[in-house]
Amino acid sequence: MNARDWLSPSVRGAAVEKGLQPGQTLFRAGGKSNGLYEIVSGTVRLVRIDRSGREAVLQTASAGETFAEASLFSPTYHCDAVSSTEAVVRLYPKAALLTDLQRDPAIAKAFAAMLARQVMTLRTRLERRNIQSARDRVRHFLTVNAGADGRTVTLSGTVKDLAADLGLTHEALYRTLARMEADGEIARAGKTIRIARAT
Amino acid sequence: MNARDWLSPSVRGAAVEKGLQPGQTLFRAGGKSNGLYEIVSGTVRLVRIDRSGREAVLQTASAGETFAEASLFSPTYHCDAVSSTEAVVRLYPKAALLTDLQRDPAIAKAFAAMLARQVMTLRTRLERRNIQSARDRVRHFLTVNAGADGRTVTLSGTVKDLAADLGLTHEALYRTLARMEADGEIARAGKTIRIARAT
DNA sequence: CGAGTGATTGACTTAGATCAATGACCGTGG
DNA sequence: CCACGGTCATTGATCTAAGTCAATCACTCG
Repeated sequence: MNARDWLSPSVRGAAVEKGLQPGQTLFRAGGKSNGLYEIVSGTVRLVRIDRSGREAVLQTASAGETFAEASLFSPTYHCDAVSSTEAVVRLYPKAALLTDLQRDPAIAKAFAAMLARQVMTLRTRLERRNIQSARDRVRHFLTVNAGADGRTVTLSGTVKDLAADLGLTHEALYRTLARMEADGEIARAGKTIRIARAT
Repeated sequence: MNARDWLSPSVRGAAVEKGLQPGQTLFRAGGKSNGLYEIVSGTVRLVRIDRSGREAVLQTASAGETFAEASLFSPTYHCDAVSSTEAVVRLYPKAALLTDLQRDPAIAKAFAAMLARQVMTLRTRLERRNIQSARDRVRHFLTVNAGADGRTVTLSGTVKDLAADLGLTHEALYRTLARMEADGEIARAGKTIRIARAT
């Protein structure tokens, strides 16, 4: 998932960083696409504006994430990118990236593998959103993300972050976790959750 | 999105079709991965089973969709595939596919482009699920999927299908559409929706 | 013609969103 | 070293939009 893992050194070398003010536009739909972006810090949203001026958010990207992958294969952007916060982004120039993909099948393969993995996780997350009950969503999250022992999950972020990921308010998640713990279904210790009893 | 569009003729020629009974297992986690599957008809679900036997659905794939893309880059499967209905799947053998990707950068590029596009649409769909209100979800869907004129959307499937896509019950969607039409926000004619007035 | 499915609307219930408040922690500047 | 502002964690009370159950009508297909 991390851009550093699959990019070739030459492309990494060609990267350009850019600072953004809140509300600043990084690129606009129709503009010539420059390459792939990675967020160093802050948040950027990709939006499509309808003729009435209302914006529909296509994605919200945060530190560590990449966006505009598809623009690599298209001459122009298909949406606007606007910084939501003060932010720093890193641009991996399109030409260098494409050259690499053409030249080295191993890099192309790594790139495709990264995308395939993303597709997989995204589909799983989407599937999870189809689950109505908060408790079942948590269960889904736990069984999908359980470690090797199949029983423990260690949260990478805060509980609030998890709530956002699950598509719940943090209050709803706190309550759900509390109830699951009270019922003996899980046990919590800091950032790790142990699945105690399977329902 | 359609497998036929980017696969090389040689791989397409090497494809093997297989029929499945409802409940039949196509592959299991840990098994050697054979390649990429495309669904010809029916529905297949990818599931992960926890040690208590409960299954968590990672994906549900229907006719026309592909699955197990990521397994191309992994020696084994990471989940089980079980047919939900009577189904027919087409297997594009891994070896042939990988050979092609290695040999022809254009194919590798097309493959990566397809995946990048999928990542994009998936992220957009996920973003839509973050919207609470049914009406706003519909609005998001409409503005994102509006045709060239930015005002009309033609549904590819039934309204029920759209409801599933939006993560709503069909009843909720019918009501929302009815109210939006009553308010003059949209106009409907069969499978096409015209955005009449922007809110 | 009857079975099956989509489209649509009504009535009722509920889980989760909202609004609100509190305590624990943490870094920071004086 | 400590007070202060900020964020996370947590719980209570309330409200409402969407889910659930149910019924009807239109259509299509064999």
